[in-house]
Amino acid sequence: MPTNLANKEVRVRFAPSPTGDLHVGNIRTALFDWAYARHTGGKFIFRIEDTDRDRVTDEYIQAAIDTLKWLGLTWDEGPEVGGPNGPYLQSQRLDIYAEWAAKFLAQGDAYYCYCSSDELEARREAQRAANVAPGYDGKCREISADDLARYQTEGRKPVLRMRMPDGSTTFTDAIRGDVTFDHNFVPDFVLVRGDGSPLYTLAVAVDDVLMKVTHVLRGEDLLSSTPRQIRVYQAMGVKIEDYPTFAHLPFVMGQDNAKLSKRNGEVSIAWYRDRGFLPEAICNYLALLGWSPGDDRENVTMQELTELFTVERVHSSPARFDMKKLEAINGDKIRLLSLEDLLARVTPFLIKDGVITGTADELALVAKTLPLIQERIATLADVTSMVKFLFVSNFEVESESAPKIADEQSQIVLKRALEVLTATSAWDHSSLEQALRAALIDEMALKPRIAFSALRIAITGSHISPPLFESMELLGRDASLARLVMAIK
RNA sequence: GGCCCCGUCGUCUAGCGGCCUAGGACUCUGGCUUCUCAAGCCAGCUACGAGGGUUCGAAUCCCUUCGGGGCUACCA
Repeated sequence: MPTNLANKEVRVRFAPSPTGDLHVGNIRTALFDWAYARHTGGKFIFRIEDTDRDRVTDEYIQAAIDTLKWLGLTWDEGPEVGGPNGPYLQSQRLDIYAEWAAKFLAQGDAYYCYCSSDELEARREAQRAANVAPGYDGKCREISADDLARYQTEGRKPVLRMRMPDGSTTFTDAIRGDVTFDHNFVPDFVLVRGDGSPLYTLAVAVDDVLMKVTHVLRGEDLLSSTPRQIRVYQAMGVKIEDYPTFAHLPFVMGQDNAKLSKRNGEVSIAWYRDRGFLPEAICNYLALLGWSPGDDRENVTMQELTELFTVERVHSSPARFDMKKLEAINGDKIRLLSLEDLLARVTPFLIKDGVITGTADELALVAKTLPLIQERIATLADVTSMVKFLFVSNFEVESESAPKIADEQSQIVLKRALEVLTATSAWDHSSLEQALRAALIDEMALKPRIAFSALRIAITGSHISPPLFESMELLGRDASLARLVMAIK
């Protein structure tokens, strides 16, 4: 890392191109950008790369903003908060790019290229056939007056191309070390489309310079575009010591070792939110993909993450996304939540699932069950199946469990339990347990596992539930007895 | 095809020449606990892609090879 950066404020940017919902790969990058900025006390800049307006939509842009907010990755400059280097949507900076493009053209760094897409494609095809690296052949670097006149009468709209000089580009990637690209394999690239709109290659470099970005942490798919970006810095007259430091993050791969896509598992962050994953769990898990604190700890808070995160500890090989581990971490985070916090987070899920409407009475009852289920759920959405039996008006035993209490043995247990409970006035869980153990275990010599299984199904409707006696207490005497009656044939 | 990146248990990782008969976590298997499911605790399975070097000594350095991935657009 260049020493001159030592005293400079670190400025990191996250610059997605929202052509869809942000996915876990994007977010992992955003997280590292954010963590590095916070670790160094620098600035986190959020920029929207929407130069490709055919693919980027306002809805996706808004979704990206909402996702970052939801995750708690707050930015210092960018959409909604503004900043001294705005605007932060590239579509609002078109005049800036046009200015630089004109400058590059005047300086001779860039030139107009009139080759049509078809011609380009045909020539690339020929190159491939001849086993030559396909790429622009430099045809329009020099155009004769005749050709130019012809193109113009044909009404061709030229693109602006950057001239790549002979030689090579070497830069030091903070994660991968020195990387060199021979310019023979970096053809002259397009800066401005035929319609006058800028391309990523132009906008990204101009903005990073103008926004005084010091560190570019991004996905490794952009590694081979770095020499082009550096070429633009040169044309802009940026001094080498002022180039940002590049750090290309390894990929996050799907479960089946293919690149992450909708095909192999859910990738959009919105999907995880709807499934009841905690933002801090997602961040914690994602932080572990390509980075580790160095010691054996894995459960880190956002605060700890910012304290511990360094680029030096990011490594270079791709990581596979593992839903099981995410779930495990999510469960850990849920168990760490205070009851108040857990209640607040769980309520929307219960309302959405139609378990409750949100009245004070309902919430009070949910609050009482939370301690029982906090360690039994891996996601917030799991609460529904755990507490549903307390709220349903037309109770019914789930179909797969119904046969399990229809047998003679179970019916005997249920009848006996009903007798005992009808005679029981105290309706707290320890009294209930005492009475039922005495009758079913001691007197009838049943195994607890057998005896209580039938009761559990009759009371909660499922063979999986919160602890039985606590469940009965919460359900209340009348409803509990009614369910036993209902279960007895 | 060319250029570039990457290669430790099934997965995420620790490891930056001796502390490694390779540690942790998730998963899985078995056990304990137990009213179910979880949680918790204990135990177990399983890895340095391969081949050459360098060195007293290599997972760690070098070379080759194999494998995976990215790029090769008027996408980003």
